[in-house]
Amino acid sequence: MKTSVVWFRKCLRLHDNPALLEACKDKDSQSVLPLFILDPAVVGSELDKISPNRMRFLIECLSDLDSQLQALQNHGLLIAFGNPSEIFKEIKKYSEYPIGLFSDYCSEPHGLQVTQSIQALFSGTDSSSPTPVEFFPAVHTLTDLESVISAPNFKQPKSMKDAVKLFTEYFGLDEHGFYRVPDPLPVPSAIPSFPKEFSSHPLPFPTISIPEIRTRIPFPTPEHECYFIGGETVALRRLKEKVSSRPEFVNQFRKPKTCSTNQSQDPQEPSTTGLSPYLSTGCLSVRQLWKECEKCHRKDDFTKPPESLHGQLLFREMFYVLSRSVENWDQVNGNSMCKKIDWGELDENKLSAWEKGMTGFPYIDAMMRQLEATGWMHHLGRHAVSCFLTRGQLWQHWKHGRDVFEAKLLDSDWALNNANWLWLSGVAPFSMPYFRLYNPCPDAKSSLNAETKSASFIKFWIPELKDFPPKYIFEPHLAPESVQISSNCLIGKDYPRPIVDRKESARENLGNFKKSLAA
DNA sequence: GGATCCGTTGTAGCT
DNA sequence: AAGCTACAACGGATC
Repeated sequence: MKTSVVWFRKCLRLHDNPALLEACKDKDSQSVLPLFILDPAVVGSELDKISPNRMRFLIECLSDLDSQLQALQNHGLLIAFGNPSEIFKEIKKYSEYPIGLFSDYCSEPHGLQVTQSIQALFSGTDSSSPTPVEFFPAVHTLTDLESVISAPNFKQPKSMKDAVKLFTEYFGLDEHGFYRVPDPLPVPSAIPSFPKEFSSHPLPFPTISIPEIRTRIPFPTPEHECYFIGGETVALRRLKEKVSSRPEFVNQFRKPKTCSTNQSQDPQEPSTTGLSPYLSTGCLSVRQLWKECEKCHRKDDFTKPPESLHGQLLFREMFYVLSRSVENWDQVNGNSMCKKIDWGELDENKLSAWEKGMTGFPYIDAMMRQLEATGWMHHLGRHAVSCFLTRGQLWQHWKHGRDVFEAKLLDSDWALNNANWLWLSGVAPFSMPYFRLYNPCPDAKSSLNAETKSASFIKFWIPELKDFPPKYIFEPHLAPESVQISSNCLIGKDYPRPIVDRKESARENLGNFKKSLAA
Protein backbone atom coordinates (compact mmCIF):
# COMPACT_ATOMS: atom_id res chain seq x y z
CA MET A 1 0.00 0.00 0.00
CA LYS A 2 1.20 3.49 -0.78
CA THR A 3 0.20 7.09 -1.12
CA SER A 4 0.60 8.33 -4.67
CA VAL A 5 1.52 11.97 -5.04
CA VAL A 6 0.42 13.47 -8.35
CA TRP A 7 2.60 16.51 -8.75
CA PHE A 8 1.09 18.88 -11.33
CA ARG A 9 4.07 20.65 -12.88
CA LYS A 10 3.66 21.89 -16.44
CA CYS A 11 0.37 20.16 -16.83
CA LEU A 12 -2.52 21.87 -15.01
CA ARG A 13 -5.26 19.63 -16.34
CA LEU A 14 -7.09 16.35 -16.00
CA HIS A 15 -7.23 15.41 -19.68
CA ASP A 16 -4.19 13.84 -21.31
CA ASN A 17 -2.35 13.73 -18.02
CA PRO A 18 -0.41 10.46 -17.76
CA ALA A 19 0.79 11.11 -14.20
CA LEU A 20 -2.75 11.49 -12.89
CA LEU A 21 -4.12 8.61 -14.92
CA GLU A 22 -1.37 6.19 -13.94
CA ALA A 23 -1.58 7.12 -10.27
CA CYS A 24 -5.31 6.39 -10.34
CA LYS A 25 -4.86 3.10 -12.19
CA ASP A 26 -2.05 1.93 -9.90
CA LYS A 27 -3.40 -0.95 -7.81
CA ASP A 28 -1.14 -0.04 -4.90
CA SER A 29 -2.39 3.53 -4.70
CA GLN A 30 -4.64 3.49 -1.72
CA SER A 31 -4.77 7.26 -1.73
CA VAL A 32 -3.84 10.05 -4.12
CA LEU A 33 -2.45 13.41 -3.10
CA PRO A 34 -2.90 16.00 -5.88
CA LEU A 35 -0.14 18.54 -5.38
CA PHE A 36 0.96 21.81 -6.90
CA ILE A 37 4.15 23.51 -5.74
CA LEU A 38 4.46 27.25 -5.93
CA ASP A 39 8.22 27.50 -6.35
CA PRO A 40 9.76 30.79 -5.15
CA ALA A 41 12.52 30.32 -7.73
CA VAL A 42 9.84 30.62 -10.39
CA VAL A 43 7.28 33.04 -8.97
CA GLY A 44 9.47 34.89 -6.47
CA SER A 45 9.25 34.57 -2.69
CA GLU A 46 6.97 37.63 -2.65
CA LEU A 47 5.05 36.35 -5.70
CA ASP A 48 6.44 39.31 -7.59
CA LYS A 49 8.74 37.66 -10.10
CA ILE A 50 5.98 37.46 -12.68
CA SER A 51 3.41 40.12 -13.50
CA PRO A 52 0.21 40.36 -11.38
CA ASN A 53 -1.74 39.41 -14.48
CA ARG A 54 0.29 36.24 -14.93
CA MET A 55 -0.22 35.44 -11.24
CA ARG A 56 -3.93 36.08 -11.67
CA PHE A 57 -4.03 33.68 -14.62
CA LEU A 58 -2.10 31.04 -12.67
CA ILE A 59 -4.50 31.30 -9.72
CA GLU A 60 -7.42 30.78 -12.05
CA CYS A 61 -5.71 27.69 -13.48
CA LEU A 62 -5.17 26.29 -10.00
CA SER A 63 -8.66 27.15 -8.91
CA ASP A 64 -10.18 25.38 -11.90
CA LEU A 65 -7.95 22.35 -11.34
CA ASP A 66 -9.00 22.32 -7.70
CA SER A 67 -12.72 22.32 -8.42
CA GLN A 68 -12.37 19.64 -11.07
CA LEU A 69 -10.44 17.44 -8.68
CA GLN A 70 -13.06 17.97 -6.01
CA ALA A 71 -15.65 16.55 -8.36
CA LEU A 72 -13.69 13.29 -8.54
CA GLN A 73 -12.28 13.07 -5.03
CA ASN A 74 -13.12 13.86 -1.44
CA HIS A 75 -10.61 16.71 -1.46
CA GLY A 76 -9.00 19.13 -3.88
CA LEU A 77 -5.58 20.39 -4.81
CA LEU A 78 -2.95 20.90 -2.14
CA ILE A 79 -0.73 23.89 -2.84
CA ALA A 80 2.71 23.91 -1.23
CA PHE A 81 4.91 26.97 -1.26
CA GLY A 82 8.65 26.34 -1.31
CA ASN A 83 11.55 24.50 -2.80
CA PRO A 84 10.19 21.26 -4.33
CA SER A 85 12.85 18.87 -3.07
CA GLU A 86 12.57 20.22 0.49
CA ILE A 87 8.84 19.77 0.32
CA PHE A 88 9.14 16.20 -0.88
CA LYS A 89 11.60 15.50 1.91
CA GLU A 90 8.91 16.53 4.40
CA ILE A 91 6.13 14.73 2.57
CA LYS A 92 8.12 11.49 2.67
CA LYS A 93 8.76 11.83 6.39
CA TYR A 94 5.21 12.82 7.27
CA SER A 95 3.26 10.37 5.14
CA GLU A 96 1.74 7.41 6.91
CA TYR A 97 2.43 5.16 3.89
CA PRO A 98 5.36 4.98 1.47
CA ILE A 99 5.20 7.62 -1.21
CA GLY A 100 5.03 7.05 -4.96
CA LEU A 101 5.57 10.12 -7.09
CA PHE A 102 3.86 10.66 -10.44
CA SER A 103 4.65 13.80 -12.38
CA ASP A 104 5.59 15.21 -15.75
CA TYR A 105 8.95 15.90 -17.33
CA CYS A 106 10.25 19.45 -17.46
CA SER A 107 13.00 20.44 -19.91
CA GLU A 108 13.94 23.83 -18.47
CA PRO A 109 17.29 24.11 -16.65
CA HIS A 110 15.69 24.81 -13.27
CA GLY A 111 13.15 22.05 -13.79
CA LEU A 112 15.81 19.54 -14.75
CA GLN A 113 17.79 20.41 -11.66
CA VAL A 114 14.72 20.00 -9.45
CA THR A 115 13.90 16.67 -11.07
CA GLN A 116 17.43 15.46 -10.42
CA SER A 117 17.40 16.36 -6.76
CA ILE A 118 14.03 14.70 -6.26
CA GLN A 119 15.18 11.55 -7.98
CA ALA A 120 18.22 11.52 -5.69
CA LEU A 121 15.96 12.02 -2.69
CA PHE A 122 13.77 9.06 -3.58
CA SER A 123 16.64 6.77 -4.44
CA GLY A 124 18.35 7.52 -1.11
CA THR A 125 19.40 4.69 1.14
CA ASP A 126 17.14 5.80 3.99
CA SER A 127 14.19 3.74 2.80
CA SER A 128 14.21 -0.03 2.79
CA SER A 129 12.58 -0.48 -0.59
CA PRO A 130 13.05 1.86 -3.52
CA THR A 131 10.04 4.04 -4.10
CA PRO A 132 8.82 4.55 -7.63
CA VAL A 133 9.25 8.02 -9.05
CA GLU A 134 8.01 8.70 -12.53
CA PHE A 135 8.31 11.86 -14.62
CA PHE A 136 6.27 11.20 -17.75
CA PRO A 137 7.76 12.53 -20.99
CA ALA A 138 5.89 13.98 -24.00
CA VAL A 139 3.34 15.74 -21.82
CA HIS A 140 4.21 19.37 -22.44
CA THR A 141 5.55 18.64 -25.91
CA LEU A 142 4.51 16.26 -28.67
CA THR A 143 7.80 14.40 -28.54
CA ASP A 144 9.92 12.91 -25.77
CA LEU A 145 12.70 15.50 -25.93
CA GLU A 146 15.28 13.32 -24.24
CA SER A 147 14.82 10.52 -26.72
CA VAL A 148 14.80 12.97 -29.66
CA ILE A 149 18.08 14.59 -28.73
CA SER A 150 19.83 11.36 -27.76
CA ALA A 151 19.03 9.63 -31.06
CA PRO A 152 22.31 8.60 -32.73
CA ASN A 153 21.68 10.64 -35.89
CA PHE A 154 20.27 13.69 -34.09
CA LYS A 155 21.12 17.03 -35.68
CA GLN A 156 19.92 20.32 -34.27
CA PRO A 157 17.10 21.51 -36.55
CA LYS A 158 17.57 25.02 -37.92
CA SER A 159 14.68 25.28 -40.35
CA MET A 160 11.20 23.96 -40.91
CA LYS A 161 12.64 21.55 -43.42
CA ASP A 162 14.95 20.09 -40.77
CA ALA A 163 12.08 19.96 -38.32
CA VAL A 164 9.73 18.14 -40.69
CA LYS A 165 12.44 15.59 -41.42
CA LEU A 166 13.13 15.05 -37.74
CA PHE A 167 9.48 14.65 -36.74
CA THR A 168 8.66 12.46 -39.73
CA GLU A 169 11.35 10.05 -38.58
CA TYR A 170 10.25 10.30 -34.96
CA PHE A 171 6.54 9.68 -35.46
CA GLY A 172 6.33 7.85 -38.76
CA LEU A 173 3.46 8.52 -41.15
CA ASP A 174 0.08 6.83 -41.39
CA GLU A 175 -1.54 5.80 -44.67
CA HIS A 176 -2.81 9.37 -45.21
CA GLY A 177 0.53 11.01 -44.54
CA PHE A 178 -0.25 12.22 -41.00
CA TYR A 179 2.24 11.84 -38.19
CA ARG A 180 1.43 8.90 -35.94
CA VAL A 181 0.83 11.05 -32.88
CA PRO A 182 -0.74 9.00 -30.07
CA ASP A 183 -4.28 9.87 -28.99
CA PRO A 184 -4.66 12.02 -25.87
CA LEU A 185 -5.42 10.16 -22.64
CA PRO A 186 -8.86 10.30 -21.04
CA VAL A 187 -9.76 11.95 -17.74
CA PRO A 188 -9.74 9.33 -14.95
CA SER A 189 -13.23 8.24 -13.97
CA ALA A 190 -12.41 8.34 -10.27
CA ILE A 191 -9.54 9.33 -8.02
CA PRO A 192 -8.65 7.34 -4.88
CA SER A 193 -9.29 9.25 -1.68
CA PHE A 194 -7.08 12.03 -0.36
CA PRO A 195 -4.59 10.84 2.32
CA LYS A 196 -6.23 11.93 5.56
CA GLU A 197 -3.09 12.99 7.42
CA PHE A 198 -2.54 15.66 4.75
CA SER A 199 -5.96 17.19 5.23
CA SER A 200 -5.27 18.26 8.81
CA HIS A 201 -3.30 21.43 9.47
CA PRO A 202 -0.67 22.56 10.00
CA LEU A 203 1.49 20.41 7.75
CA PRO A 204 5.26 20.18 8.28
CA PHE A 205 5.89 22.26 5.15
CA PRO A 206 4.52 25.63 4.00
CA THR A 207 1.22 25.52 2.20
CA ILE A 208 -0.83 28.33 0.75
CA SER A 209 -4.48 28.49 -0.23
CA ILE A 210 -5.87 30.17 -3.32
CA PRO A 211 -7.60 32.95 -1.31
CA GLU A 212 -4.31 33.53 0.49
CA ILE A 213 -2.43 33.94 -2.79
CA ARG A 214 -5.10 36.36 -3.95
CA THR A 215 -4.51 38.61 -0.97
CA ARG A 216 -0.79 38.71 -1.71
CA ILE A 217 -0.91 40.08 -5.24
CA PRO A 218 -2.25 43.46 -6.35
CA PHE A 219 -5.97 42.95 -6.90
CA PRO A 220 -8.44 43.57 -8.27
CA THR A 221 -7.07 43.65 -11.77
CA PRO A 222 -9.27 45.90 -13.93
CA GLU A 223 -11.79 43.90 -15.86
CA HIS A 224 -10.45 44.74 -19.31
CA GLU A 225 -7.12 43.31 -18.28
CA CYS A 226 -8.64 39.90 -17.62
CA TYR A 227 -9.57 38.88 -21.13
CA PHE A 228 -8.05 35.42 -20.88
CA ILE A 229 -9.34 33.44 -17.93
CA GLY A 230 -7.08 30.64 -16.75
CA GLY A 231 -8.00 27.00 -16.39
CA GLU A 232 -8.66 23.78 -18.25
CA THR A 233 -12.40 24.41 -18.47
CA VAL A 234 -11.97 27.65 -20.38
CA ALA A 235 -9.14 26.11 -22.43
CA LEU A 236 -11.26 23.22 -23.66
CA ARG A 237 -14.15 25.56 -24.43
CA ARG A 238 -11.87 27.82 -26.45
CA LEU A 239 -10.40 24.79 -28.24
CA LYS A 240 -13.89 23.79 -29.33
CA GLU A 241 -14.98 27.29 -30.31
CA LYS A 242 -11.82 28.27 -32.17
CA VAL A 243 -10.61 24.98 -33.62
CA SER A 244 -12.84 21.90 -33.48
CA SER A 245 -16.01 23.67 -34.62
CA ARG A 246 -14.28 25.65 -37.37
CA PRO A 247 -12.71 23.21 -39.86
CA GLU A 248 -12.64 25.87 -42.61
CA PHE A 249 -10.71 28.24 -40.37
CA VAL A 250 -8.26 25.52 -39.41
CA ASN A 251 -7.83 24.20 -42.95
CA GLN A 252 -7.28 27.65 -44.44
CA PHE A 253 -5.16 28.98 -41.59
CA ARG A 254 -2.13 30.93 -42.78
CA LYS A 255 -0.30 32.59 -39.95
CA PRO A 256 1.29 35.46 -41.92
CA LYS A 257 -2.18 36.42 -43.20
CA THR A 258 -3.75 36.66 -39.76
CA CYS A 259 -4.28 40.15 -38.48
CA SER A 260 -2.19 41.51 -35.62
CA THR A 261 -4.68 44.25 -34.79
CA ASN A 262 -7.61 41.98 -33.84
CA GLN A 263 -10.29 43.33 -36.11
CA SER A 264 -13.25 41.44 -34.76
CA GLN A 265 -16.20 42.97 -32.91
CA ASP A 266 -14.39 42.33 -29.70
CA PRO A 267 -11.27 44.50 -29.70
CA GLN A 268 -9.48 41.97 -27.54
CA GLU A 269 -10.33 38.78 -29.42
CA PRO A 270 -7.30 37.54 -31.40
CA SER A 271 -7.52 36.68 -35.08
CA THR A 272 -5.65 33.50 -34.24
CA THR A 273 -6.79 30.81 -31.79
CA GLY A 274 -5.70 32.57 -28.60
CA LEU A 275 -4.77 29.20 -27.12
CA SER A 276 -1.14 29.96 -26.27
CA PRO A 277 -1.71 30.89 -22.59
CA TYR A 278 -3.41 27.53 -22.13
CA LEU A 279 -0.58 25.63 -23.78
CA SER A 280 2.13 27.29 -21.71
CA THR A 281 0.36 26.53 -18.43
CA GLY A 282 -0.59 23.06 -19.61
CA CYS A 283 -4.35 23.70 -19.24
CA LEU A 284 -4.51 22.39 -22.77
CA SER A 285 -2.58 19.38 -24.03
CA VAL A 286 -0.61 20.18 -27.17
CA ARG A 287 -1.38 16.66 -28.34
CA GLN A 288 -5.10 17.33 -27.98
CA LEU A 289 -4.73 20.53 -30.04
CA TRP A 290 -2.66 18.71 -32.66
CA LYS A 291 -5.30 16.01 -32.97
CA GLU A 292 -8.19 18.48 -33.24
CA CYS A 293 -6.42 20.23 -36.12
CA GLU A 294 -5.73 16.86 -37.69
CA LYS A 295 -9.43 15.94 -37.52
CA CYS A 296 -10.20 19.08 -39.53
CA HIS A 297 -7.45 18.23 -42.00
CA ARG A 298 -8.94 14.79 -42.58
CA LYS A 299 -12.15 16.39 -43.86
CA ASP A 300 -10.80 18.62 -46.59
CA ASP A 301 -7.82 20.24 -48.29
CA PHE A 302 -5.64 22.15 -45.88
CA THR A 303 -2.68 24.56 -45.69
CA LYS A 304 0.72 23.11 -44.84
CA PRO A 305 3.58 24.02 -42.52
CA PRO A 306 5.08 26.51 -41.93
CA GLU A 307 1.93 28.62 -42.33
CA SER A 308 -0.63 26.16 -40.94
CA LEU A 309 -1.58 25.62 -37.31
CA HIS A 310 0.32 22.32 -37.39
CA GLY A 311 3.25 24.36 -38.68
CA GLN A 312 3.03 26.64 -35.65
CA LEU A 313 3.07 23.62 -33.35
CA LEU A 314 6.05 22.19 -35.22
CA PHE A 315 7.96 25.39 -34.62
CA ARG A 316 7.05 25.12 -30.96
CA GLU A 317 8.35 21.58 -30.93
CA MET A 318 11.50 22.50 -32.84
CA PHE A 319 12.25 25.32 -30.42
CA TYR A 320 11.77 22.96 -27.49
CA VAL A 321 14.20 20.51 -29.04
CA LEU A 322 16.74 23.29 -29.51
CA SER A 323 16.24 24.72 -26.03
CA ARG A 324 17.06 21.31 -24.58
CA SER A 325 20.00 20.53 -26.85
CA VAL A 326 21.71 23.92 -27.23
CA GLU A 327 23.91 24.74 -24.24
CA ASN A 328 23.18 28.10 -22.60
CA TRP A 329 20.03 28.62 -24.63
CA ASP A 330 19.12 31.83 -22.80
CA GLN A 331 22.64 33.27 -22.79
CA VAL A 332 24.92 35.09 -25.18
CA ASN A 333 28.13 33.41 -24.04
CA GLY A 334 28.54 29.75 -24.79
CA ASN A 335 25.38 29.71 -26.89
CA SER A 336 26.10 28.27 -30.31
CA MET A 337 22.83 29.74 -31.58
CA CYS A 338 23.70 33.32 -30.67
CA LYS A 339 25.84 35.52 -32.87
CA LYS A 340 27.90 38.11 -31.03
CA ILE A 341 26.60 41.55 -31.86
CA ASP A 342 27.92 44.71 -30.28
CA TRP A 343 24.73 46.13 -28.80
CA GLY A 344 26.58 48.80 -26.87
CA GLU A 345 25.43 50.18 -23.54
CA LEU A 346 21.85 49.85 -22.38
CA ASP A 347 19.86 53.03 -23.03
CA GLU A 348 17.38 53.11 -20.13
CA ASN A 349 15.26 55.79 -21.79
CA LYS A 350 14.81 53.84 -24.98
CA LEU A 351 14.07 50.59 -23.19
CA SER A 352 11.58 52.25 -20.88
CA ALA A 353 9.83 54.12 -23.71
CA TRP A 354 9.49 50.80 -25.50
CA GLU A 355 8.20 48.96 -22.46
CA LYS A 356 5.71 51.68 -21.52
CA GLY A 357 4.39 52.16 -25.05
CA MET A 358 5.72 55.72 -25.35
CA THR A 359 7.99 55.50 -28.39
CA GLY A 360 5.85 57.77 -30.55
CA PHE A 361 5.21 54.89 -32.94
CA PRO A 362 1.50 54.11 -32.41
CA TYR A 363 1.62 50.59 -33.81
CA ILE A 364 4.51 49.66 -31.50
CA ASP A 365 3.02 51.51 -28.53
CA ALA A 366 -0.43 49.94 -28.94
CA MET A 367 1.15 46.48 -28.97
CA MET A 368 3.22 47.18 -25.87
CA ARG A 369 0.26 48.64 -23.98
CA GLN A 370 -1.83 45.63 -24.89
CA LEU A 371 0.93 43.41 -23.53
CA GLU A 372 1.12 45.39 -20.31
CA ALA A 373 -2.64 45.40 -19.81
CA THR A 374 -3.66 41.94 -20.95
CA GLY A 375 -0.55 39.78 -21.14
CA TRP A 376 -1.17 38.95 -24.76
CA MET A 377 0.02 40.20 -28.16
CA HIS A 378 -0.40 38.83 -31.67
CA HIS A 379 2.63 37.00 -33.00
CA LEU A 380 3.24 39.52 -35.80
CA GLY A 381 3.05 42.33 -33.25
CA ARG A 382 5.73 40.49 -31.28
CA HIS A 383 7.81 40.40 -34.44
CA ALA A 384 7.37 44.11 -34.97
CA VAL A 385 8.16 45.20 -31.42
CA SER A 386 11.15 42.90 -31.01
CA CYS A 387 12.62 43.93 -34.34
CA PHE A 388 11.99 47.56 -33.37
CA LEU A 389 13.77 47.22 -30.02
CA THR A 390 16.80 45.41 -31.40
CA ARG A 391 18.20 45.45 -34.94
CA GLY A 392 15.44 47.66 -36.37
CA GLN A 393 15.29 50.98 -34.53
CA LEU A 394 16.44 51.15 -30.92
CA TRP A 395 19.56 48.94 -31.04
CA GLN A 396 19.05 47.50 -27.58
CA HIS A 397 20.19 44.02 -26.53
CA TRP A 398 17.55 41.34 -27.15
CA LYS A 399 17.83 40.04 -23.57
CA HIS A 400 16.10 43.17 -22.23
CA GLY A 401 13.09 42.57 -24.44
CA ARG A 402 13.17 38.88 -23.57
CA ASP A 403 12.94 39.72 -19.87
CA VAL A 404 9.95 42.02 -20.38
CA PHE A 405 8.11 39.36 -22.37
CA GLU A 406 9.05 36.69 -19.84
CA ALA A 407 7.49 38.65 -16.99
CA LYS A 408 4.35 39.86 -18.74
CA LEU A 409 3.16 37.34 -21.30
CA LEU A 410 0.44 35.00 -20.11
CA ASP A 411 1.93 32.46 -22.49
CA SER A 412 5.46 32.97 -21.17
CA ASP A 413 7.50 29.94 -22.00
CA TRP A 414 11.24 29.84 -21.41
CA ALA A 415 12.10 27.75 -24.46
CA LEU A 416 9.90 29.65 -26.90
CA ASN A 417 10.47 33.15 -25.61
CA ASN A 418 14.23 32.82 -25.91
CA ALA A 419 13.89 31.18 -29.32
CA ASN A 420 11.81 34.01 -30.67
CA TRP A 421 14.09 36.73 -29.35
CA LEU A 422 17.17 34.98 -30.73
CA TRP A 423 15.42 34.72 -34.05
CA LEU A 424 13.81 38.15 -34.36
CA SER A 425 16.83 40.10 -33.15
CA GLY A 426 18.75 38.38 -35.92
CA VAL A 427 21.36 36.67 -33.76
CA ALA A 428 20.25 33.08 -34.33
CA PRO A 429 21.59 31.16 -37.29
CA PHE A 430 18.05 30.42 -38.43
CA SER A 431 17.43 31.62 -41.93
CA MET A 432 16.50 35.21 -41.41
CA PRO A 433 18.22 37.83 -43.54
CA TYR A 434 19.15 40.48 -41.02
CA PHE A 435 18.29 43.26 -43.43
CA ARG A 436 14.67 42.13 -43.56
CA LEU A 437 13.09 44.63 -41.23
CA TYR A 438 9.55 45.19 -40.11
CA ASN A 439 8.05 48.59 -40.70
CA PRO A 440 6.90 50.00 -37.35
CA CYS A 441 4.43 52.19 -39.24
CA PRO A 442 2.61 49.77 -41.50
CA ASP A 443 0.27 52.11 -43.35
CA ALA A 444 -3.01 51.50 -45.09
CA LYS A 445 -1.28 50.29 -48.25
CA SER A 446 0.48 47.51 -46.45
CA SER A 447 -0.99 44.03 -46.60
CA LEU A 448 -1.07 44.12 -42.79
CA ASN A 449 -3.78 46.74 -42.69
CA ALA A 450 -6.52 46.73 -45.23
CA GLU A 451 -8.25 50.13 -45.11
CA THR A 452 -8.30 51.83 -41.76
CA LYS A 453 -9.48 49.01 -39.54
CA SER A 454 -6.26 48.98 -37.58
CA ALA A 455 -6.97 52.52 -36.48
CA SER A 456 -9.64 51.25 -34.09
CA PHE A 457 -7.11 48.89 -32.52
CA ILE A 458 -4.62 51.71 -32.07
CA LYS A 459 -7.28 54.05 -30.69
CA PHE A 460 -8.41 51.39 -28.24
CA TRP A 461 -4.93 51.11 -26.73
CA ILE A 462 -3.82 54.71 -27.25
CA PRO A 463 -6.76 56.84 -26.19
CA GLU A 464 -4.70 59.99 -26.75
CA LEU A 465 -5.19 59.36 -30.46
CA LYS A 466 -8.88 58.53 -30.34
CA ASP A 467 -9.94 61.55 -32.41
CA PHE A 468 -7.11 61.30 -34.92
CA PRO A 469 -7.98 60.73 -38.59
CA PRO A 470 -6.97 57.18 -39.64
CA LYS A 471 -4.83 58.69 -42.38
CA TYR A 472 -2.25 59.77 -39.81
CA ILE A 473 -2.79 57.08 -37.19
CA PHE A 474 0.53 55.29 -37.82
CA GLU A 475 2.58 58.47 -38.03
CA PRO A 476 0.68 61.16 -36.12
CA HIS A 477 3.69 63.49 -36.05
CA LEU A 478 3.20 63.97 -39.79
CA ALA A 479 -0.26 65.44 -39.26
CA PRO A 480 -0.45 69.23 -39.80
CA GLU A 481 -0.84 71.26 -36.65
CA SER A 482 -4.42 72.11 -37.53
CA VAL A 483 -5.26 68.40 -37.62
CA GLN A 484 -3.52 67.84 -34.29
CA ILE A 485 -5.54 70.66 -32.74
CA SER A 486 -8.86 69.44 -34.09
CA SER A 487 -7.94 65.89 -32.99
CA ASN A 488 -7.29 67.05 -29.43
CA CYS A 489 -3.79 65.65 -29.42
CA LEU A 490 -0.66 67.70 -29.85
CA ILE A 491 2.27 65.52 -30.80
CA GLY A 492 5.17 66.14 -28.45
CA LYS A 493 2.76 67.14 -25.68
CA ASP A 494 -0.20 64.74 -25.48
CA TYR A 495 1.53 61.90 -27.31
CA PRO A 496 5.30 61.60 -27.85
CA ARG A 497 7.16 62.44 -31.01
CA PRO A 498 8.96 59.40 -32.50
CA ILE A 499 12.01 58.77 -30.32
CA VAL A 500 14.09 57.93 -33.38
CA ASP A 501 13.90 58.57 -37.10
CA ARG A 502 12.79 55.20 -38.28
CA LYS A 503 14.58 55.15 -41.63
CA GLU A 504 17.77 56.71 -40.40
CA SER A 505 18.00 54.40 -37.38
CA ALA A 506 17.30 51.37 -39.56
CA ARG A 507 20.07 52.34 -41.97
CA GLU A 508 22.54 52.94 -39.17
CA ASN A 509 21.64 49.71 -37.35
CA LEU A 510 21.92 47.65 -40.50
CA GLY A 511 25.45 48.97 -40.88
CA ASN A 512 26.27 48.18 -37.26
CA PHE A 513 24.89 44.69 -37.57
CA LYS A 514 27.00 44.05 -40.63
CA LYS A 515 30.07 45.43 -38.88
CA SER A 516 29.52 43.11 -35.89
CA LEU A 517 29.10 40.09 -38.14
CA ALA A 518 32.32 40.89 -39.99
CA ALA A 519 34.29 41.45 -36.78
C1' DG B 1 33.98 24.51 -55.72
C1' DG B 2 31.61 28.47 -57.67
C1' DA B 3 26.89 29.30 -58.77
C1' DT B 4 22.46 29.12 -57.38
C1' DC B 5 18.66 28.58 -54.41
C1' DC B 6 16.08 29.41 -50.45
C1' DG B 7 14.70 30.78 -46.00
C1' DT B 8 7.67 30.76 -41.03
C1' DT B 9 5.06 34.97 -42.30
C1' DG B 10 9.19 42.15 -45.44
C1' DT B 11 8.54 46.72 -47.90
C1' DA B 12 7.55 50.02 -51.56
C1' DG B 13 5.47 51.12 -55.59
C1' DC B 14 3.21 49.95 -59.44
C1' DT B 15 -0.75 48.02 -62.12
C1' DA C 1 -7.78 44.33 -53.80
C1' DA C 2 -4.43 41.31 -55.18
C1' DG C 3 -0.43 40.38 -57.50
C1' DC C 4 3.73 41.60 -59.54
C1' DT C 5 8.58 43.39 -59.43
C1' DA C 6 12.44 45.53 -57.51
C1' DC C 7 14.83 46.27 -53.42
C1' DA C 8 18.97 44.68 -50.84
C1' DA C 9 22.16 41.40 -50.54
C1' DC C 10 23.04 37.18 -45.57
C1' DG C 11 24.59 32.34 -45.11
C1' DG C 12 23.97 27.63 -45.36
C1' DA C 13 22.58 23.87 -48.30
C1' DT C 14 22.56 22.01 -52.58
C1' DC C 15 23.79 21.37 -57.26
